Amino acid sequence: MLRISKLTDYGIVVLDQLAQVGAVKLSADDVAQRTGLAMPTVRKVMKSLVDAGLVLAQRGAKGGYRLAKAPHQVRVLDVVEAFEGPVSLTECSTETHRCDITAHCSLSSSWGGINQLLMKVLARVTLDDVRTPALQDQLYRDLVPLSSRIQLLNIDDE
Amino acid sequence: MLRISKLTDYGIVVLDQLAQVGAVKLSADDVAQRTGLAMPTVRKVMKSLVDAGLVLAQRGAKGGYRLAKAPHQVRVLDVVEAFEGPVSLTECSTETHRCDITAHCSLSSSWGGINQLLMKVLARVTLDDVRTPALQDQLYRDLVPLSSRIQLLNIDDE
DNA sequence: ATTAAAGATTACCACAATGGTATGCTTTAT
DNA sequence: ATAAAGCATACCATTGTGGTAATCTTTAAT
Ligand code: SF4
Ligand code: SF4
Repeated sequence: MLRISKLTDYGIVVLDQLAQVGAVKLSADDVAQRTGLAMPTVRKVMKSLVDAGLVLAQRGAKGGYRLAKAPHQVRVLDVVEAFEGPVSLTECSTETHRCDITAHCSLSSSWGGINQLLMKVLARVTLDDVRTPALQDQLYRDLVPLSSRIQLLNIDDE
Repeated sequence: MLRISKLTDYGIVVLDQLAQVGAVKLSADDVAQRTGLAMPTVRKVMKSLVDAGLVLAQRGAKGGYRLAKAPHQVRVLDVVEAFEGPVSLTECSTETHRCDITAHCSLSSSWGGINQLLMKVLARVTLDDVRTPALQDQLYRDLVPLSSRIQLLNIDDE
């Protein structure tokens, strides 16, 4: 399938909701209502988002959550990494470049490149892009300036 | 993690080996030797590759496997789909656009676009690109002509 | 025709990751 | 003081993955 985890998906959904209300804070309960997710699940999602620095939490009565950055600054890559850790397509494309058959395999270095490529693409897509379908069509043709804009994003590779 | 399955990875490794020997046929046993994989695992891998039309099998004595296409014609996307089925980042980005909370979520259409984007990237990368690290560096800068070349690839979206 | 080398098919099982749930603790506005 | 909220931990069922085994079918060589 090559699928992102459900929690990652939920993470984006929640961020979308937070983006909708702008500066207004949403309680975990609000989020649950708006998304149709169960409370315990919402808690789990919020924790990951807070840990990753994508949303800010205010505790106590009248507390709640709000976005930590503007929607166009939230990269899909960040969300994925928040829930699933560093992107690594293969076992060897992580820090420790090893797997069971590394000895017989000469491709480990190659995957590194493809891994980077994928990360650059995911870094290019922001919460804004996900939220407004209008930007979707753009994205295809927008692949042309991708290479130049990507330099500016300065991916932190691990 | 966002990881391809081990079997997919093994699939690429096997294809790499087949590419190395060119027109010569390799038996399942040969493949096992060269890759360090166990025979039963090799069988499973070969079956998927044959079913997907990526390698040709000749049965009986003196039989074996060989590539069905030239290395530069084998797209990584094909291999991934051979082992994991259609790429669908989220539950809703498949044919039946539904998930548990689809009712409360307005992002299903958006993911479709990102899904396409990812598929286009994976379709751009061929077995040749994976095999020769020299082409790796190219790939980054090569993102510029990507948009034009991608039109030619004519992705079959399901 | 026989034989043996090879691939094809089917079924099974152990393990790990996912994701969903429950319980109790801590902070803070009122 | 109190209640509203977020925080932390632990648990468990389900699923997908990946590894293994045993058996059947095809075909070149003799
Ligand atoms: S070393 Fe080869 S087989 Fe092992 S994870 Fe990397 S690419 Fe896959
Ligand atoms: S409908 Fe929304 S929540 Fe459901 S899979 Fe699609 S994006 Fe995710």
